[in-house]
Amino acid sequence: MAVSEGLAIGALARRTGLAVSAIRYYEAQGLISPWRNAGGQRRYQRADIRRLSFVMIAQQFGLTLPEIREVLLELPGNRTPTPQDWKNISEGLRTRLDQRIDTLMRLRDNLDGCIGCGCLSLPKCKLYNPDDRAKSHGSGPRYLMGDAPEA
Amino acid sequence: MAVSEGLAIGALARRTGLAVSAIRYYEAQGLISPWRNAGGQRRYQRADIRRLSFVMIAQQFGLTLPEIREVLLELPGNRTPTPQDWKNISEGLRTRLDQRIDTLMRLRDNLDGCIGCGCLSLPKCKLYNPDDRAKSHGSGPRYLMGDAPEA
DNA sequence: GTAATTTCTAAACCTAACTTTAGGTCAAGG
DNA sequence: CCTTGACCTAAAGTTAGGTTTAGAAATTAC
Repeated sequence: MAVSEGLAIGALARRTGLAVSAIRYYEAQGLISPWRNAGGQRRYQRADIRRLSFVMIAQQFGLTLPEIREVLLELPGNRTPTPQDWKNISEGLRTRLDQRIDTLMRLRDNLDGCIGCGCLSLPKCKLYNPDDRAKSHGSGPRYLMGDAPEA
Repeated sequence: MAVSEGLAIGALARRTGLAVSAIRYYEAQGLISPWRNAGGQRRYQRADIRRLSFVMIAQQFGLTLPEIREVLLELPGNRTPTPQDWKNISEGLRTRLDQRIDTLMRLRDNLDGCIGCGCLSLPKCKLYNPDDRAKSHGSGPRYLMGDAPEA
């Protein structure tokens, strides 16, 4: 029961507030990589608490799991991330968040214009932008402009 | 080919940029109610172009289809909506949009605080807020957060 | 040395918002 | 009249982000 044996998945779940199933799912998505003990059970470092916290925060900002995976690649792979490492990738998040806010504010301005003209339906209305909408491909839910509801 | 016969679904699809299958889906969700011609095919009014445009705009703002259905109930059922009717419900949208922007800006401020302290993982960090996260996707009961001692 | 937890994997299920498919019917042009 | 294209319904498939289930193995607690 030495310290070096790491956290079991249930302990990590309690420390982060995530469900055990969610943590395993994140592993399948490449967001976290525990090692296995002799019995084949997952073992985590304490630094993984911070990693999962980052995942949860980034989700609140509307990032998808693949996007979060990309961001996490900026962390050093050869050592435990320092507070400065986390600070660096957090600044990347802040940039994305700023962009999202800008987008919404532009949308709001366009809506104001449309309230003024009462159109709401014509191709000339900036809110009705088929080019933006045409981008989505394939099936499945699409949140246009990368916006999940309830962000 | 009299004007009174209305638009076929394909014509409405071309006018709105939506897929035919999406329009039928919206009907199943109660967002639009065409009538049927003698052969059982759907026929739409020109006012329905505007209605679907509104749906698309509201989706960009992050409303779910049930939410949009609720909003559309504010339109008069007994007559074709006027530009003023549309203007009224658009103002409701603008309110929701303002709220979303506020939420994101608060989130950004919290992130700024966290960048300053470099924490990112502690229960005391405002970004790590299980209450906000409680409303996620998926089925079944959500894992409720227990105590996260120290960190 | 048991009993009770925890964990394991794989696969099925869930919601939202659609699309695709399959097998027919309707409508318009020549 | 016949063909082609648009339309119909119902059901299954898709994506994202997980949860649930089931049976088995590992750990922990007593």
